[in-house]
Amino acid sequence: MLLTGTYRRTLDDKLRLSVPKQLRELLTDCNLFLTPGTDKALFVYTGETLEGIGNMLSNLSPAAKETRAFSRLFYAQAQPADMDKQGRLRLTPELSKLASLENEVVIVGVRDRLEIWNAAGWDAFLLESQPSYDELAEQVFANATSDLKNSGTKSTQ
Amino acid sequence: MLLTGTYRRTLDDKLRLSVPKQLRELLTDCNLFLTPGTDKALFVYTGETLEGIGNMLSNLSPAAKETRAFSRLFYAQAQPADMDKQGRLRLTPELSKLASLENEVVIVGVRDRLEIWNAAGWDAFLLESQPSYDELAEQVFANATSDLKNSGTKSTQ
DNA sequence: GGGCTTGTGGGTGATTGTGGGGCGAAATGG
DNA sequence: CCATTTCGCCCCACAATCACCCACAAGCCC
Repeated sequence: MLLTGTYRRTLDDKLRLSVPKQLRELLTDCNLFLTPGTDKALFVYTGETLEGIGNMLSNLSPAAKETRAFSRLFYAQAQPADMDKQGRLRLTPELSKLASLENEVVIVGVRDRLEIWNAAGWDAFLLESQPSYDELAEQVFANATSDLKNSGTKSTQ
Repeated sequence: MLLTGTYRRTLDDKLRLSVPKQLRELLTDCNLFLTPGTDKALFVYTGETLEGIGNMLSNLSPAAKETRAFSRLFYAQAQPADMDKQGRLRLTPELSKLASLENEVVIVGVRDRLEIWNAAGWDAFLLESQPSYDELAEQVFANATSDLKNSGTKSTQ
């Protein structure tokens, strides 16, 4: 399952968000979870991926106070999110507030998760980050060569 | 079984607390235990998880005075908590007092347990902890990509 | 351009949370 | 051992929320 693409959507006043057909088909039979993410976006993970993160969290100095607080925050704010029969997710007021989601929203596929952005926020991010794309790409692909040697099958994309 | 989410509830004057449907369904056929938790919250564990904690406790320098004292406190204050036919837990006055539970209450899913918070206390925790969420998240999610590759099959929790 | 597919919005019935009353069981005191 | 009281569980009723359904609009492909 590889999630990609950018989709502009509207969030109606019932806080429903329709997932694009292309993504919807990739996510059938996955139980999904909405979580706060980074950069004021919301993330949508599959249960499977979320468990991976959970395992990683519990390996990560589990005694530390901050880790406990973070675990609590992370799980507490992760809402199970099933799609309705028309393929729409329902957001909670808390989460939509966290990400400043109003009417215009962007759904982005990022490998194993979806990200939900305030449309203006996404545009700003693009404007800000696009110029540095080339140098970022150079760094990433420079490292990639060594990685690719190790992990035989890798589909570029 | 992955417990997540935040649910605001009211605790009626009979000290009954209705477990949200979504969580209730995950907890059918688990015998539950109410225990005092950390940060002035109550925890709800399944019997299974509680046994795990018991095992951990007994592996943990069982002779140490603090361990014994803690075990005693922990087990003494843990009580079986069955849901009634409408899916409500009944709290004891002692436990509700421990967690300063009045009318407004928050139920939080944290991986393998539920936490029951005084609503105001939870809001305070959020306000206090939310700011550190972003930096922790960055660390976690930065590591996540590489770790997730390796942890393909991850067992059991 | 026409028909089909997909996104958007709103109304409504069903489900779930909330509170209270009553009955039966257990506990306590005589 | 019996009577009285207390406590817990079940049931019912109301209120609020949610999810399904339908209808329309907008692309897209043929």
